[in-house]
Amino acid sequence: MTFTESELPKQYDHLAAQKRWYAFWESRGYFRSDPDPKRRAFSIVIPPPNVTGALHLGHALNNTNQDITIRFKRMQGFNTLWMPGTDHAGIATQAVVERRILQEEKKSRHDLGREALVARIWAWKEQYEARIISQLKEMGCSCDWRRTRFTFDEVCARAVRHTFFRLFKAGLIFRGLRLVNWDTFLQTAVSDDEVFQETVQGNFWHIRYPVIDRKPGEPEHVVVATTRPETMLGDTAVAVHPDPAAALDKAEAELRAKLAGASEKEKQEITGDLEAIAGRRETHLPGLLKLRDMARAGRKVMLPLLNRPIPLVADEWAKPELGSGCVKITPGHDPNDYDVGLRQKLPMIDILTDDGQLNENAGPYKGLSIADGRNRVVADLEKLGLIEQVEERQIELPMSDRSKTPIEPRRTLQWFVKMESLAQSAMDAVEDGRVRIIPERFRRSYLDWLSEKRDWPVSRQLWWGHRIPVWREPQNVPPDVAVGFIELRQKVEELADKYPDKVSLQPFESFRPPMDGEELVNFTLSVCVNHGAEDIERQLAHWGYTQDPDVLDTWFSSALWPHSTMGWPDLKNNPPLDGRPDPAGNGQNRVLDYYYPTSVLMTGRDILSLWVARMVLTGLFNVGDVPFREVYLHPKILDGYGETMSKSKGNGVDPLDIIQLSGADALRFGLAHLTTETQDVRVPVEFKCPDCEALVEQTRANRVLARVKCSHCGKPFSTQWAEKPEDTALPRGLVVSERFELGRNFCNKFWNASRFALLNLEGYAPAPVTEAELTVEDRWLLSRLSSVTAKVTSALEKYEFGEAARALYDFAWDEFCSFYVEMVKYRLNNQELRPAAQRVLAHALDALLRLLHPIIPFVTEEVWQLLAKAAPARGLAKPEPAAPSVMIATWPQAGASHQDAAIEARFARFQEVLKGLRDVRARQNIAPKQRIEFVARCDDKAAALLKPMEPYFESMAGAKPRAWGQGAAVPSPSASFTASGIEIFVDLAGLIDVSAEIAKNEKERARLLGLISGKEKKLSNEAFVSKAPPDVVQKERASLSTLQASLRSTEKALDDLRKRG
RNA sequence: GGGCGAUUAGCUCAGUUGGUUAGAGCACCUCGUUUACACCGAGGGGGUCGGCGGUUCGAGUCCGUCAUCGCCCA
Repeated sequence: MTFTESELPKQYDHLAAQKRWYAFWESRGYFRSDPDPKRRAFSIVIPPPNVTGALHLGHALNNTNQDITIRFKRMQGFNTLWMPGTDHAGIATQAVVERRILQEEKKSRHDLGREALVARIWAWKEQYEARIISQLKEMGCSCDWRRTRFTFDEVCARAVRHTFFRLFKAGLIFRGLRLVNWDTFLQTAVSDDEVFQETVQGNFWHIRYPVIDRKPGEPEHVVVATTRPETMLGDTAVAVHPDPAAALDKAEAELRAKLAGASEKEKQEITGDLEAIAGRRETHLPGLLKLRDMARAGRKVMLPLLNRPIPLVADEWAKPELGSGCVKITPGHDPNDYDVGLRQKLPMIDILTDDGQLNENAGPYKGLSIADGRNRVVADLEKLGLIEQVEERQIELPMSDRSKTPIEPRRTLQWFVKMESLAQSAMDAVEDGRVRIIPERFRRSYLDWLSEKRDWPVSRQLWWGHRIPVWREPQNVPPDVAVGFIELRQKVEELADKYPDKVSLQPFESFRPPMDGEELVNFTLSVCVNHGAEDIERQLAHWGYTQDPDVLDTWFSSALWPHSTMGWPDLKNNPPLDGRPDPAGNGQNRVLDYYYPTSVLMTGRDILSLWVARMVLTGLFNVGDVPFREVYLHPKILDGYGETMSKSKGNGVDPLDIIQLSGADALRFGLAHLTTETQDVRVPVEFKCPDCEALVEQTRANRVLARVKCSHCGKPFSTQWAEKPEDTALPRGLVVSERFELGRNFCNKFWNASRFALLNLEGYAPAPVTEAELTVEDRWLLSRLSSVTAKVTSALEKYEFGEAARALYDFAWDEFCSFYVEMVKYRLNNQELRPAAQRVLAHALDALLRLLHPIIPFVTEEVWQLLAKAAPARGLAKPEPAAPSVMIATWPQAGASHQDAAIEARFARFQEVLKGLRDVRARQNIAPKQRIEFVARCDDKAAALLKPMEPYFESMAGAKPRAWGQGAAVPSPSASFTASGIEIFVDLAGLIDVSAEIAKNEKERARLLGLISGKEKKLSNEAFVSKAPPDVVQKERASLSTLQASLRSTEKALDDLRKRG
């Protein structure tokens, strides 16, 4: 069949094509993958996006790279599985929903209750999961949607329960009191990575603590300083350095060492510090020595306001070079003081309630907020004359990323996973190469982080998450249970003996972490129950056992993702498909067997430790093998200010905006093009005003707004944050970025080249193309195609997406479109040559479609389907029917037989001469329709090579060759140039702009002289000639002589022109 | 404080193991709607490759150092 121009639009209609072909792929089941031992597997699990919110460009990059890889491997013949799903993102999602409910309904989670809140979060999850999946589909992601998992669904929940049980039974779970980052708004511990530091203006209060039973010569007070005076209510000591003189010596020595290598500017500052230390030896040292002795003697000071005697202790945390040299110790509310407290065996007092009020330990201040407590404490101290000084200074305040409220360090009971052996196993896997990290430099951060082997705090005081499956024994046996406390404990122990796979017991002491080797006397029995034992849970409840209210850190379930999604721990059945049992398992979990370990994990480097390392160690612990063979870490997308895109900052760009305006292919091509090895990528964006189409800059201020006023026409438009009816009623201002124009233009260019081919395949008949039928341009194109195929294949194997995109862009645009298509027009217009030209053109387009498909799947499918109508069977040596979809076509082979360096060199000469001719036309301002004639002076060999290209000089440069060879008569006047030793003279009789030619030749002469003198200097350098490799020297000599020849031609041309002028 | 990375044209970025005259897209200037494409074509201008020092016959590329920025970990 053939096409007419009106059937094929000049602009590629991306929205129609996307809809059509995604549905087509899905209906054909091309995304699905099932175990097949006869084929090689290639599998990827998606880094599950948080259901907190919609995807932004960072996710688009991550998923585009995965889809490119999956599509590439699928075409290479692998049985490819891309496992999709989302993450419940415990604290992040709960925080968002809670904040929303507070804003809209003025209710707290406690007003709603646990069940109601969780139900609300589920509703949120349903909404955003659907949105996320639809975003992925719009981008063209070829996931096996039947297998979509959620970290909080039944399949994953079972894996979580089972893992916790196994860890518990192995003694790798413990519970202990630790200092944590307490979020008083969300009332939970948050992890270090959920805390950011904010610099704020604050005060530094210097407070006097009276010395008890002061003896002659002793100070009346000890002065301590703090930015948080209310924490004094929890003070349990004041520390002084055990050897203040030595500490000063050390500080001084460090400063002197620094001074030696310091710049002038720094020197002044350091000298000042040194003088200060010298002064302190006079002013502070005697007093500190005295206090040190008092500390050793067990003396105490009186904590004001509460009138509690607290000890002076000697501890190195006190810095004699700073402040008074003494420091108050609040082990319950400061990380450093906590360490001092452990060292000095100090009591640890918690003065806060869960929601950030002062508790009964604060005595008369009980019930006050932290801020009110601070004011009252300061006022009361002032009344007592105990404030020595108040300094204003900038302080670093830890803030919760989730609630944006200040973090209070606080000692609470938390669950932990012991990391020693688990971390080691994950280190080994990378060190011995079972897991390869790409780029390799990230190995080190992975290994460094794991080598600390810090225990993993896994509990969170939240409601949205996997509940910790541990039941704690009651203080008293419930009245309706007819046994005593001891008997009850025995019954539980019997239960554990009877069901070792369901029940595991650990004695935990509730108030502090057990010391090594310590025998627990007063312990509370904790019972861990595996999944699928609801009857046992009921029994425990009947006995008065209560389940721990905490939930697990969201990373605990994410850590299991590569095996939980495949149905582990069920080794007897395949995981369900579309929520229904998959009968194909046949008594065995073939999915896990076949696809695990997965082939590669693609993610961002920021979660290398939080997520990647933990997946490795849980995979080894649960399944006995690593979760993936390779980890590819891609760059991050930054906004125009260099900030990472994030949901919380509001600078995330919805990929659907880009898709709407430019298409999914443009988005994908743009992102692939940006994906280079080393750099993060800036994507400055603008709003496009829906009324006047003006571009409105996106700023830090307006990027979080629900409505923005156009800076051009003044009319308001809505943004992705619009939710209120009055905002959503406004037209939506899409976010656009120049960065994606490259991809949009490329897709359109490619569409039009395809359009040209389709319009010119009328009468196409498949048949083998003989060697003799191949023209210079055919052989050149096939040679280039072969090289590009090799390059793209190798780039994609190495996850070099930018490299692959660039190679294809250059080939498709500069070689296929700009040269091949232009040249093939000549033969398409010649009845005799047309059939072979059509066959080569169809073949080349076919190969290009395949190579481009992983990156731009929609436009390639659109063209593939059209091409199937015009040329259903294609191929050079042996035409064959095309695959029903490019998605399942085979990946092109880089046929070495087509690679032909000689033909490429010959073609390069043609291109050079053509460019020179076009240059003359432009310089002489020759009208497009006016032909020019030229003479080429060159040896016979060059003449023989270029003569067959005559029609192309005519069609592509409007230039007609008059003669080729050494003896060709040179026209005068002429515009001349030299191209690879060939001298070209364009006859300019009657139309010459002599001054333009003189200027051009003078410029050329100066350029050549510069180059020549450089080369001469290089070649006259004895060291270069003797030490550089001979081939380099030879190349330089050849280059010099070419340049000299060009100079001679240029000078001669100048002479002639001057004579005429 | 420790680690990693970046600094190349006005902007956003390439530049494989050191080797001819450092590239691309966008923006800019000139010309042009010739039946694939103005989301286009032809031509052009624009860079002492962050500074300094070193290794080398030769450095954008390797080493040291300083400056600025970013990320990770304390």
